[in-house]
Amino acid sequence: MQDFELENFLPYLLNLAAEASSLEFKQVYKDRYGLLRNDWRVLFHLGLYGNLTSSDIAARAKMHKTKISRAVHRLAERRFLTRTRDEKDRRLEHLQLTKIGEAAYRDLRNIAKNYDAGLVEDMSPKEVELLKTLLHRLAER
Amino acid sequence: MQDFELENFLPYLLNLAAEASSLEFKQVYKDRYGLLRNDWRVLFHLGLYGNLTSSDIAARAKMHKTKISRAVHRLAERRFLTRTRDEKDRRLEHLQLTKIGEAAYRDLRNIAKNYDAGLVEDMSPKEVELLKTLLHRLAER
DNA sequence: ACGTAATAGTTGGTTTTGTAACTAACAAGG
DNA sequence: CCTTGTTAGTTACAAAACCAACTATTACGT
Repeated sequence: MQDFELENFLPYLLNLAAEASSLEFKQVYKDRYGLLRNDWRVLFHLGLYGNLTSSDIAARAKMHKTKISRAVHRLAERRFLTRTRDEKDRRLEHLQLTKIGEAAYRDLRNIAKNYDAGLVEDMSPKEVELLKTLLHRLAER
Repeated sequence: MQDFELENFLPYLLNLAAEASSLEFKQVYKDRYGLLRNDWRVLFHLGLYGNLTSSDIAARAKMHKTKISRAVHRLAERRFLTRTRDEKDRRLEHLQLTKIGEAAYRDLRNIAKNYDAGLVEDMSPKEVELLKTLLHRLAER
């Protein structure tokens, strides 16, 4: 019964891999733009999908609304996005990237693409595909 | 140049998978034993490898020493481990699980094993092996 | 030996996160 | 309309993580 290997315990291994593979990218968005993890996630959602509300982002990104509230606050402070109330339903707030936010997003997106390519450069296309499929399945629970 | 998919950005996807796959296990060690993530990691290292010092754990687990210091403190408070000074080098402290700690470890280890099996139950052995190999490679950077 | 550097582990102060309670606005049934 | 319930988003307080400085002890070069 002593045949348990911590390094092969999936939640543990996934955490190690996630942390290690996020490190370098984190340095970029943190050092270059002063962003936190939740900030760049919100930034990317707006960059990718355009005008959204906080709830839209919460649904898409599966992030808790308080995280989004704070990320939006920080991004607005830095003039990365604008907030405009919906006229019909005044609870809603439409978020949109400013020029500055757009520029940051595009810069980070390009870096992310290259970074991602580097992470899988020693894997075959088949391996990468399977890896992502399995990770998606695990993320879906 | 707009061909970037957030859901396939590896650091992001890995984080989602890691978080999702850790959730249920977290409930167990948290609710049943009042442990934090770092606590169970230290507990498992001691359970698996026996008598270790904080530095040993730091090296093996790649955890920062302050995290370990606090995890050890919490585990000692709950009487899950004992600390004994090394006679030769009085900076060192040898950590060892108590009966209580051992019991908690064995219980959690069994749960972890079953939980892990559940995570990969719809994958083929080949897939699981490749997944873990690739994750190890990513974690090694 | 003796001064300097290195190592083991802890502590303090600041950020971040997590959780729950809160405000404001709309919806729906009577 | 009015009460009750929902939804959008914020705020407050406690728990946890982060980073840097700290104490105590040992190692090392001269």
